[in-house]
Amino acid sequence: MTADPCLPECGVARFLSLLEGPWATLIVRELLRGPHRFTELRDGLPGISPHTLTSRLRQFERHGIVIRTAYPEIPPRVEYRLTPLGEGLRDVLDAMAAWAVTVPDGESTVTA
Amino acid sequence: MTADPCLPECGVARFLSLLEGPWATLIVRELLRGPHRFTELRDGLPGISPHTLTSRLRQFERHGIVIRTAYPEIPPRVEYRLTPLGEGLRDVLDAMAAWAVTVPDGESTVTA
DNA sequence: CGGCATCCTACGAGATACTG
DNA sequence: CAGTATCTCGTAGGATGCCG
Repeated sequence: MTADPCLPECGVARFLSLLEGPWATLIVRELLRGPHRFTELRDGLPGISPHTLTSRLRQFERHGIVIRTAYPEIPPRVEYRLTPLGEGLRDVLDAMAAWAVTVPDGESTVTA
Repeated sequence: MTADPCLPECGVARFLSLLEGPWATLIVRELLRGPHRFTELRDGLPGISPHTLTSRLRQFERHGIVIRTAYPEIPPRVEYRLTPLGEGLRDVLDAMAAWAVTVPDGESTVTA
């Protein structure tokens, strides 16, 4: 990729530049179910490392897709919530899921 | 990622496992405009290397998203065309583009 | 609990060169 | 024209450990 500093003109490319890695979209999927705490997100995403989760979450914050709210309590509690912009991703995720059901099973990895 | 051998249950995850890298989706975008030859695809995707293009195209073939047709002519001509399954991705790409227009400009990279 | 710092790996991708 | 082969690189992501 050319690593364009500004957002690309093409809408698809713009989407891609904001939801880079494979985990990014999955995190949004979890957040679409409502606000989540850090550990709740980690539980809902088997295999993700806290490093990756933090990294994606911070990027989403910068892009205005999620809002991070820290409650100064003991024990500390932090809540991640989608912004209206982030909520708009629901249509995209729905489209992905709708398409996925049309994919025949077992044709990935060796068809053998 | 856990690198599950089978397609994930979650539709979103299934989509993600088939359209891995950032170029993958962009290639589909080009193909949605109709059948393309190798060089046409390369021209429409500034910055992509033949290696990457071939790699993604081959994967799409394996997953039944595109059909590769080689015409035994001189000079050789190869055409890549979306299968009905691949055509179904149009809704997803449309959703991405529709969402992207709601993203405010200039908030990516340093807000400064 | 909710991170952050550091180190390391895996893989998509770029560059270059060569072939049917 | 349409690739293939090799090598290197960038970056998402994993592992581990520590801190407020």
